[in-house]
Amino acid sequence: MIKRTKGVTISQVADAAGVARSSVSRAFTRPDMLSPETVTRIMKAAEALGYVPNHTARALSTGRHGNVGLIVPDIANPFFPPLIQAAQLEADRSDFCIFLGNTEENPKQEDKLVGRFAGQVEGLVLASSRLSDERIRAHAGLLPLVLINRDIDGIPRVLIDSGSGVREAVEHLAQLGHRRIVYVSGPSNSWSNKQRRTAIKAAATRLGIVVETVPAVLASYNSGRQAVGAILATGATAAVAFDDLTAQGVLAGLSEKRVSVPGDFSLIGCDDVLGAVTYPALTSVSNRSTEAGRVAVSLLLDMLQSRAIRDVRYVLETHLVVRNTTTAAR
Amino acid sequence: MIKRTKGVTISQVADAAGVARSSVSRAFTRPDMLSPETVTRIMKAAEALGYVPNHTARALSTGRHGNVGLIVPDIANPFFPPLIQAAQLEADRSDFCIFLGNTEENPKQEDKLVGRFAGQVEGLVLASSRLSDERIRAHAGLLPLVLINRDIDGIPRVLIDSGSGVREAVEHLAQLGHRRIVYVSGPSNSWSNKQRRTAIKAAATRLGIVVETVPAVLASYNSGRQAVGAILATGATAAVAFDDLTAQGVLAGLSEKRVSVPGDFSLIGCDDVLGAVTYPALTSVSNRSTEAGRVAVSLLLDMLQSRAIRDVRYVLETHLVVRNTTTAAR
DNA sequence: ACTTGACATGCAACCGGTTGCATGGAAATC
DNA sequence: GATTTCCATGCAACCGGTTGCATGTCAAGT
Repeated sequence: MIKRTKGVTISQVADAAGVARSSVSRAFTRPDMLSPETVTRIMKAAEALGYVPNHTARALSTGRHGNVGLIVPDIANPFFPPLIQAAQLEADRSDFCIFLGNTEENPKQEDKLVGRFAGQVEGLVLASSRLSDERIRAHAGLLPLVLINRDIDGIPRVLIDSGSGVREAVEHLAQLGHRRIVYVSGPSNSWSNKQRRTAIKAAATRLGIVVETVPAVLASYNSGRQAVGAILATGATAAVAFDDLTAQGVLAGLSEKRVSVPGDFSLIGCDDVLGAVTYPALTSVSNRSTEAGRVAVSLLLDMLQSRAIRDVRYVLETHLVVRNTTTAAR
Repeated sequence: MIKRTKGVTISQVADAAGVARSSVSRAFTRPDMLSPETVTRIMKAAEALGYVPNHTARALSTGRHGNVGLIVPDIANPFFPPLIQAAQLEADRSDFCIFLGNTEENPKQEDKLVGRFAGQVEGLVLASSRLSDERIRAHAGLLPLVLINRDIDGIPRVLIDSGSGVREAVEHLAQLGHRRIVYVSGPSNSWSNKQRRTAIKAAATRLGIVVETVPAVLASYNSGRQAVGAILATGATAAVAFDDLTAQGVLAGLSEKRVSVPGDFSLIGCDDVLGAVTYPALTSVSNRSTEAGRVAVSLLLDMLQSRAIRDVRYVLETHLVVRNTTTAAR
């Protein structure tokens, strides 16, 4: 059976070192206020007793617990893990811990999580929030908030501009001689989907090529797979998909129909989450989710330190990553 | 500019309701101790002021902060997100929050995270820990701990037995007439890898079929892809890969060499993390990571409530999920 | 020698709750 | 009507730190 050691308190250390509690506290937080000898004496005593400052007590009196929250709609979506990882790394650099929340795409759950976190974190990062603008504003009134991929005036935000990458994608296809392309769209209520479709249309118009939209119905992979019939029916020679998973579905669907990629058809994904593991390796638009996570946390920590809210709008441009699913039109 | 409301304290509510602080506290934690009228009066006052109990203060005096920690080696590994999600869901059911830690496969980082978490969580779940047995034992002495995929006597643990599924995989191949198969191995220091290789050898011997091991060198996907030459050189007609990513690499490698799957070669993955998005859809061994996450948290919460440590060893069996990458040997 | 100042340390209040015990009044018992 | 019992509530200590202010000491300044 394992016995659990009860915590050593600051008073015990103080007694052992023959000083007041406040001196022990200062030895840990502001050693410059004490004489070097006292500090070493206290440290030695603390060491001997195995003293570790109580995080909760410290948080109570200082109001800073050294935690920030990060809320994402779906951990299982490959877009988020790199973002989470980067956020954690950045927080770590300043000795902050990350509280992670997963909302399952559910605004109710998101609201609940924000409330639950509010008391234990100094600030919050909301990634691709599903909440209404009003709710977000309300929360922002209670604690420092940074948004990722959500554009609300007055609240610091980090936006990934897939438009720039998508534009490059269309230019790339145009250069290869494709005159008729398809956009395989994603969820209609998605901010990113709108952004991407708009960018494609604009670029295509400018370059004088035709673009048709094939809507997605099911979840991304299957949606892409099922869309292949409609895609081929348009007579297009290339497609840009809403995201990599959709693209992967299209790839499978084309393979089933014996349409070779890139020989007979060129395909481009978005978000580059597959890390080139498809065959052939998918040409895609980079996602910058890593930077987004890092920047968001860094912004948040800045706010915490300066106790001020600046109206920051940090935009991350994306680019086309050319691999093996695009080639010249026949 | 957004103004931040400073917290409403229990004293303010007490004043507003004309009662003592203790009564307000009881109204929230043990309303049965108060007369119903008093409770409603207090609640009304609290509501009006927008009072929310201070989590930190409560944690300090009760010693329970309602958080549990979850530490994983790599969020980006698709094995973990479902586990995390399930853990979070289970914690939520008991009004607990999850602290997530990512160690980047680094024992030092893991040690650091455990220490950092220790003060703020009531218990910890370590998934696929990279720490030594001694370190884990040491931590278990300080706070309640549950392990996932790590088998240490005396510490509650949840183990995913991929052996059972791998056995089914070999039986499946034998039934299809394969007499010579390959195991494409994973990281040599991995518990799962050892478990899988052992299970395959045992099953193969029992069924009288030959199994050779082709070692992995690089990270899973590329490793699988590069291993194809060695795999084909053995003259085997089927392979079981350490995990799905490796299998996906093998699939790509085979495709490059114009070996058709399953026509010319049968392939089975492990962990079933790809959700049937490969083409052809990969036959794989289920992973049960969702249950593992759920059970681990549930076990931990039990420990917290009963304040006792039972020597639990919870084993989850896996099974073969047959899809389209396996067929009869030529 | 006397004041002044700097510096090291201690005292005690405070952060915002929880909880064991005391108290007072009403209801129940005799 | 006096005594016991019970229940609702208040008092005050406590959780384990932090921090403004007071105090005492010693060296420098005049």
